[in-house]
This record gives sequence, C-alpha cells and structure tokens, in this order.
Amino acid sequence: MNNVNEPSGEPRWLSEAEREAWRALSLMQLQLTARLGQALSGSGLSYQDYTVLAGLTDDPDGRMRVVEFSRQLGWEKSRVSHHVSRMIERGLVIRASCPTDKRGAFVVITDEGRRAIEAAAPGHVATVRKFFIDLLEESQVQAIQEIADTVLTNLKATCDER
Amino acid sequence: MNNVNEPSGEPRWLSEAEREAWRALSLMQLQLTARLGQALSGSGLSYQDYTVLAGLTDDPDGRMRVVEFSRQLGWEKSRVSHHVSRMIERGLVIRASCPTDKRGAFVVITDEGRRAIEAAAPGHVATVRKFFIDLLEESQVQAIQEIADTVLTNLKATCDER
DNA sequence: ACAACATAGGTGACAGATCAACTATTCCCA
DNA sequence: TGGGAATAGTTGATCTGTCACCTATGTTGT
Repeated sequence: MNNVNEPSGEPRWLSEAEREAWRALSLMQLQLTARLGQALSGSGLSYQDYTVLAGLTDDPDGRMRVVEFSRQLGWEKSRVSHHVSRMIERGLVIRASCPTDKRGAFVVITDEGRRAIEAAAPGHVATVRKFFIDLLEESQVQAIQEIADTVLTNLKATCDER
Repeated sequence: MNNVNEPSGEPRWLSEAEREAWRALSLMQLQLTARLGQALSGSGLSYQDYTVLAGLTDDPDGRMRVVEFSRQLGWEKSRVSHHVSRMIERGLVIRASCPTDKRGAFVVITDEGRRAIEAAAPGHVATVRKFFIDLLEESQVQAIQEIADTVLTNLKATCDER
C-alpha cells in the first residue's frame, strides 16, 4: 500500500478555479450555518439542537439510535453523546435503553422538545429558503445533490485506507 | 421592516429533494474537512493552521491584516485572534503592528511557518484532489463556484437585516 | 462454549470557538 | 476642531467539540 503523502516529483497543484471553488464553498457553508444559527437564536435552539430534533421527528416514535445520529449528522459519537447530555438537561430529549441491543441507547424527543421544534420550524425553513434554496435553480439544487453524493460515496469507500 | 419569523399561514416547507441536497452538502463539508484534517495530522498542522498559513503565503510579504483574514475565512475576529495567539506560541507566525493604522495588526508568517506549509502542501493538495476535485467534472466545479457566489453575494447584501 | 475481536456508548481532560466587554484608534461632520 | 460613532483588535468566561480511554455487550470462528 503506497502512501498518499509520498513525494513524487512536482505535485499537481490546484488551478485557480479549483482552489477558488473550494474556498467559496467552505465560506458559503460557514456563513450560511452562522446565519441559520442567528435566525434560530430567538427560539432558544441552536442550529445543532435543531438538527438533532429534526432527525428525531423523522422517526414515527421520535427516537433514534446514537449510532444512527453519528452517521447521519457526521458527528463523532462522543459529540452526539455530549450534545444529547446537554439537551437532556434542558428537557428537550431523554435517553432510553434499547431492548434488542443492550449496549445501545435511544435518544427520544420529549413533548417539550417537540414544542420547541414546532415553534422554530417555520422560521427556520423560511431562512433556509431566503438565504439558500430560493436563490438557486432546480438544476443547481440537483447539481449539489449529485456532487455531494459522489464525494460521500467515495469517502465511504475509502474510510479504511487513511 | 417586517420580521422573517412572522407566522403567515402555512409555511412553504422544503421538498424532499431540497432538504436532502442541503443535508448531503453539509455532511460532505463536514466529512471532507475532517478527512483533510486527518491527512494533515502527520505534518503537525491542523486544517485551520493550514488555511491560515496558505492565506499568508498568498501575500508577497507573507502577511495579512487580521480583519482581512476575518473576511476571507469567515471567522470571527476573536477566533482569528485566539488562533493566531496559539500559532505564535508554536513559532509559525508573529504579530506586527501596522504603520498606517495604529489600531491594526498584521499576522506575518515566520520561516518556520513557511517550512511547515511547504512540507505539508503537496500531501494536502493530493488529498483535496483525491477526495474532491478529481471526482468532479469541470462543469461541476464551476457549478459550485456559481452557487457559492450567488449565496455569498446575497448574504453580504443582507448582512444588516437580521 | 469460549477466547478474541468488534461495536455501542459514555466520560474526563483538553483544544477550539463564541460571546460580551474593553481599549485604542480613526472617521465623520457640524 | 472636537466629540460622537465606527472600526481594529484583544481578552476572559463560557460553551462546544475532539481525543484517548473505559465498560458493557454482541459476534465470530474453531
């Protein structure tokens, strides 16, 4: 197995356009999530809180395994665990044990959590539209989807050979 | 001035495709930067360190105003300041005062910083290629550029009306 | 059946980011 | 020209995320 970082002549540097595209994308993501967070601030939920609660409401029972969250959000499991602990203190979710796998744990949304996300959702969606979705053509949204899928599939396929 | 979060009938929810595109994009960004960070770990630089040093080497004198970094990276100025302080302790950069504006400060790359980024750059670029650029068509890179520009322009234009 | 290994999750210490407050300068305009 | 507002930057408190490690349970191969 050969090393990615092995020096081998002059590397193929990125073109101006390639570098700029990556920079712009990173900046967009940063500013966009910052703005989404600001817009949520009145609701008492952070963007991260919102994401967790939104994940939970996707499930008919309003619960999800920690491991599943970890995959879906791309968060380390310890991050999920810490964040859930903080949300428990605020009464938004609880932990429940998993009957079929005694190692496992569910995160379950509480009534209070449900009220919080239901109150925040319309404003949040409006913000996502205003600063992102409504600025783009349908084809651009689709392009994002395709790009992200390509990149994610490749990342998953190579998660061992670091 | 009317409030974004004003309830006004049933909100226009996001379509499945729209929600999924945003989710996939966020996940991609998260996993990609995580991977770039891992790949850099052998070099003693974090992805953030690399970004700062790369910004500095863009300048012929290897220096940049804090304010400029703040804009370019999308970091809060206090984040820049704290991060620079940590990098100073490691000898990668120094602070220098600005003669034309006595409030201002330059961040200047040191020889050690230069050596560090020069050593890390080939591997980093290879990683960016492997996990991102080389997976995409030129048209896709361009699409990213256009999307990000659109969104960023709009964000800048509305930075007051929060 | 059981040893070896893998997986799920939590924990504490630490690194990194945010927020509010503060100082020092510069800008602006009356 | 002077006084208020704006801008540049730093700092400390606090919150959030990461890393290494730990326990408990599950899985697999012989």
